[in-house]
Amino acid sequence: MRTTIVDVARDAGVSSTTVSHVLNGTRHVAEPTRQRVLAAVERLHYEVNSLAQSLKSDRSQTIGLLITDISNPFFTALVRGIEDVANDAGYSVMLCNTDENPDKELTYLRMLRRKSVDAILMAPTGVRQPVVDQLVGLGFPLVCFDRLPPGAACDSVLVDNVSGAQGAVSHIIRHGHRRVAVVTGLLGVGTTDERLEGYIRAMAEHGLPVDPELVRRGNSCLAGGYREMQALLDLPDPPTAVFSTNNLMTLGVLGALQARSVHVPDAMAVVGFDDFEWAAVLRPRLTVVAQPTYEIGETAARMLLDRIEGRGGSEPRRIVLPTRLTVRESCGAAGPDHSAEREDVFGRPPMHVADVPLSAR
Amino acid sequence: MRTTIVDVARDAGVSSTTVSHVLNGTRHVAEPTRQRVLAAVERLHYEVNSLAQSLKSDRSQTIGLLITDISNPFFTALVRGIEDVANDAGYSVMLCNTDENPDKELTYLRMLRRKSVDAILMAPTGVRQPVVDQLVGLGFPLVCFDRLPPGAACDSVLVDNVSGAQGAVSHIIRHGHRRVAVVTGLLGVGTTDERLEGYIRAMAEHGLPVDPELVRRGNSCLAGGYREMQALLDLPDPPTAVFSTNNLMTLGVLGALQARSVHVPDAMAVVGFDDFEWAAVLRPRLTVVAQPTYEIGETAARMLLDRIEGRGGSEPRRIVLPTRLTVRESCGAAGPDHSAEREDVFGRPPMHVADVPLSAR
DNA sequence: TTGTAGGCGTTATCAG
DNA sequence: CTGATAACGCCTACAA
Repeated sequence: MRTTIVDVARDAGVSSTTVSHVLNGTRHVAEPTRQRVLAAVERLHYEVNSLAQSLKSDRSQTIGLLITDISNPFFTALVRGIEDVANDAGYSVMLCNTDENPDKELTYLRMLRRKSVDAILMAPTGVRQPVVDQLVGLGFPLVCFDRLPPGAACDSVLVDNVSGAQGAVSHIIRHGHRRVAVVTGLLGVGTTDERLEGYIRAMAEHGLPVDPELVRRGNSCLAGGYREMQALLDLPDPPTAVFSTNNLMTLGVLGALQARSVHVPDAMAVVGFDDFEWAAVLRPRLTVVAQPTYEIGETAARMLLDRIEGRGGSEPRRIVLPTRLTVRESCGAAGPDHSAEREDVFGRPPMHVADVPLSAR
Repeated sequence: MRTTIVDVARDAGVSSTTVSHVLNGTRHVAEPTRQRVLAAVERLHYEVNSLAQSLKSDRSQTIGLLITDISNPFFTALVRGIEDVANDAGYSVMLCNTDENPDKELTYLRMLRRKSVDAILMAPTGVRQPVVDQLVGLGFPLVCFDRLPPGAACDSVLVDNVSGAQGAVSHIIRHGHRRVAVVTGLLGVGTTDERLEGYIRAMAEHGLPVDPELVRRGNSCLAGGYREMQALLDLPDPPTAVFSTNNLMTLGVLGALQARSVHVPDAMAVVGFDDFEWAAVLRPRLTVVAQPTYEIGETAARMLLDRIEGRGGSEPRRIVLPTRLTVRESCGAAGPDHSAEREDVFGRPPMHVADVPLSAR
């Protein structure tokens, strides 16, 4: 059925060894022979079989990539960064969407092992996967981004969620708000806890109490943000400002406010976590804690390539990238709109990289 | 390094044949032997090597998927439909993002062939790829969605772009607009031409002239929509309504209108192509030609599975799914908001499926 | 009920 | 300068 190197060899009147060497430039071949081989390759539309190559060489030139939500622009931006770096280095990427589902995650991890990917890049769900521990223990190249997996001491690229969230909430408070609500993401996910921690610290920093009624679980999805904002509005003493800890929930929050005709920012100030390209067309324009999404992907992919090539030492490495508060009118602040002055969200900022050994979480 | 079936066999004190049969349930094995094998598998964390399996069986249980823009929610929704169907049938999906770049497209097509994917699902760029013609000619399972590739007579799942666009523009005209602009996508892409054709037909249908100044090329991206809307506003005699032929451009259009403080829909009516989850939080709410994104993915994946299993005959198959005009306030119309009454964009509509043989484009 | 051996398509080693 | 051959890990006739 499929044309193999033997077919090409026969067609060119040489051995398969010679064809292989011509194709890989791995030893000198007389020019006329070379030409005959290339002609045969052309004529037969020959394409090497990576499966056989990989079986022989034990390297598939493929990276497995696990994300938790392909509809989230945060992840798609990040995927671009990863793909760009990986492709440049000659690797293909196998993208898998876990949908925050640990079962799917496990299934995919197994599948990737079976397919002999050379390395894995993942945004883990909140559930501990023994496979991950095991892979890390074996020294298999594996880098986590966005979140740390519970328990595994692995390489990672993260952002400083605590101080990002703390800065955002402080900003809200400095604008005179005292009843500040927070809509958090999925339970058990590191980013959720850290952003909530930032909220708590900011409240404490300004001597404000944390009212449990103002702390809502939005499950990281649009519907969750919508639902929890509704609930907040139904409180006897509703908040005057809300901090939403991921972009989909922020959209839900805005939707609920609009459905109830609550004016932003006059009747409710809103600050979200995660910026995205389309934030510019929302009215009022959203104040957000922006993450360097593309750079997270780039950085994680580079770290992974280092590991594949055996660089980076035996200690787990961690890189923490900074977030950036992008103030727009949705928080009542409405200073000058800096974002309009830049080509992209991050311009060319000096990247602050903290490189510290990983301790248990 | 890696544990193989032979390691397991040795550990269990049997032959590799027996291990293989136990794992695949392909012949009866005495219970005690079976248990010893399974114990060994467990102990050694054995996982079969798909590469070797595929090399032997000539089937990789993997589908290659090419999309043109991973940041476009239209495609990500579609990917979910594809993945759900493919995974259920035991296939993994290898997702590749061509970024509308024919070179990348070709590179990925080659890569997928080398990796021996069993089938390919693609949204082609506007450039003819001889590889595609060749694959189709060989009977290789390949289904295109969203667009047809120039020249290749292949299976496809599409929507009725012409009548969708025509309906949208007619809707605009019926609301009294006579100067209606259109912002179109990338040149050479089928969807662009068809949606433009729908615009032209609607104008003709109502006896309106097509002013070339009102026909703008927005290149299918946010920035393009922004730029062209600006240009339209700068005309001596600007339009009173605009039809944007893809979702990212629509966002750009809205951004430009807001930047210039042009009120929608009073000063400018807007209708877009493609609905998306977040349209609900935009103010004013967007009137759009909605596509059944998830179903497109499902349908395409099913068609592909049919092909893999040799079903479907030798004729190219084409399925055309209907679009649906979702009227919201951005077109001045503001009838009752139907979308709020439904769980999802498409509820459970009777799917209209036209199944006609493909003729040359 | 279990085992032996050959071959899938490549490449590396060794030989000429 | 070129070729024969073994081996990667698995499956499956065929054999016992």
